[in-house]
Amino acid sequence: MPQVGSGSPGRRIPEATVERLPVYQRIVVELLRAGMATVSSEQLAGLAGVNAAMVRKDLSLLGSFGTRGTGYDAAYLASQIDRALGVDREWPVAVVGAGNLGRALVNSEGFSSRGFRVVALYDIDPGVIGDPVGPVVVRPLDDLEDLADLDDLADIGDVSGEPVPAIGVITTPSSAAQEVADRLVGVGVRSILNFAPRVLVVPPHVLLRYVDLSIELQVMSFYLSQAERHGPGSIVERELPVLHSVGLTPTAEGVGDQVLGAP
Amino acid sequence: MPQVGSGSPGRRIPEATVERLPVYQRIVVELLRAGMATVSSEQLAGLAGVNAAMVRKDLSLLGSFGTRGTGYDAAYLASQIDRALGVDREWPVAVVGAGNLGRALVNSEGFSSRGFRVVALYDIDPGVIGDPVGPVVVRPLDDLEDLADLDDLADIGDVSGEPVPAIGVITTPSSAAQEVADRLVGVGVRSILNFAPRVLVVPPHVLLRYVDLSIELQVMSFYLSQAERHGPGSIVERELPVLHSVGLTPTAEGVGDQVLGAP
DNA sequence: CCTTGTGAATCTATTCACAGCG
DNA sequence: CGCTGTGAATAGATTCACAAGG
Repeated sequence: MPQVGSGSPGRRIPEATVERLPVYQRIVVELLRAGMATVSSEQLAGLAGVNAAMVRKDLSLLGSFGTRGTGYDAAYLASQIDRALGVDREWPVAVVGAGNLGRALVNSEGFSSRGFRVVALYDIDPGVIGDPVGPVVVRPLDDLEDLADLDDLADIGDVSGEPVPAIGVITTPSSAAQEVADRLVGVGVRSILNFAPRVLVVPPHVLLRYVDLSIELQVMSFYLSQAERHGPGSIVERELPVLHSVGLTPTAEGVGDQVLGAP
Repeated sequence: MPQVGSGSPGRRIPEATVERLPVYQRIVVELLRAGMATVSSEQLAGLAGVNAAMVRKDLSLLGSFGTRGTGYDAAYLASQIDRALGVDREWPVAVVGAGNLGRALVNSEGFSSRGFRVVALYDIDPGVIGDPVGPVVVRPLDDLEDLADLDDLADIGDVSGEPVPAIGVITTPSSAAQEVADRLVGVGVRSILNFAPRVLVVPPHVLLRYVDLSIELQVMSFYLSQAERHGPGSIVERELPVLHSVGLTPTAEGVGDQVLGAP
């Protein structure tokens, strides 16, 4: 049973907290931009849509750096959250699939501002190879195996002696997703974020997470239907959920077998 | 305290279950395509990365339509999940922002195949107005107020007497997000899905959900750092989380005040 | 014999409430 | 005083384990 807290205090950080940290971070940055030097748990809670006690509990897991009677120093808080999340450094990211979604991600402020540096973008379509997209140029998928030799990779302060980007992002059509995943694993990528609507199989040492952009919409659909069933006007008000998922992650065991296999 | 179950049985469906339903749905559809007529909770659980008992509990909330000794009829299961989610009909959706993300969503199979029909796509950039994107053409943002008069809207079997799309999706730069939200609310849109990295304020009767594509990556960063801290090789294996969030939803109260306001 | 459906047990997350510190 | 940090209390979600059905 591994799993220990993140930074100074040896506390274990629960998954639920990990998922709220980016939310707090974003709010703190907005508040900083608005000129505030300190934030109270009350403020953060209001903006994040959660209970103030939860904010305090979450933040206390990163260490005790609030000031009683005042709140948290916004700038310091932001840096501590980043440290806990491990985004106080640059993570090189390779994106496969230069369609609209891939391009959107490569260009997204969220990626670049949070320490995710896209070092390569691949596509199989000769028509887009060579296109400049944000900081990179679309490479032919066949070059994927050269991921380790990337120039750009050297620019990053050699992150942690990584020979290849730690993170691969798949934004291909679902038909190509498994092959791409296999090849990413083959070159040594340690974690994969899959946007293709397809269940993938990877070795157990590879961290695999899924994002399905339509799940949020489906959850919305549920609550809209709900509201209708209770008659117009009875919109579910603040009975509504606050944090929500968009993904699924299968365990390693026999996933492919089940999809493809006879008994 | 409203909130009742979704379909036949009067049971209340917990948020956690609602978020897993789209996951099951997707898997069932994949299995159907692979030619399977029935699914067991065990199979479903393996592919979704959750416990089989949880699958059964989740599905039992939609009614008891499994067959003991056999499993669930895949096609029927899919239809029941859709009904529970309220996607057994078409939801008209308006997307604002025809950048890469907006285009990706409009074209996404996930949207169209799950009953979300994009009836309008708006942008402010004259350079892209008129571009065909999937089933629609980019309209000038100034036409947003005409949302109610849309031809396409009439095509849909008048969903539920809705005068305007029930769902608005914001994929603009964050600087424009609040104004767009205000205008969507102004024309009567009842729920908004915001991809812009900005906290928004809407009246309490409007359902607002957020998606931040970088949150998943940040959660990954956390677990990668974790793994490193425990030394290479000690990758956190199946201690890893399975379902995860990408959003935040603030409560209505004084959100704007807090961001902008003096005490 | 296999798999569902579900009460009871467990585990996890959230909220309360207050002592303690700046 | 006001606000953090946190034990204790509560609520909620997950897993166990098994009775019952096809």
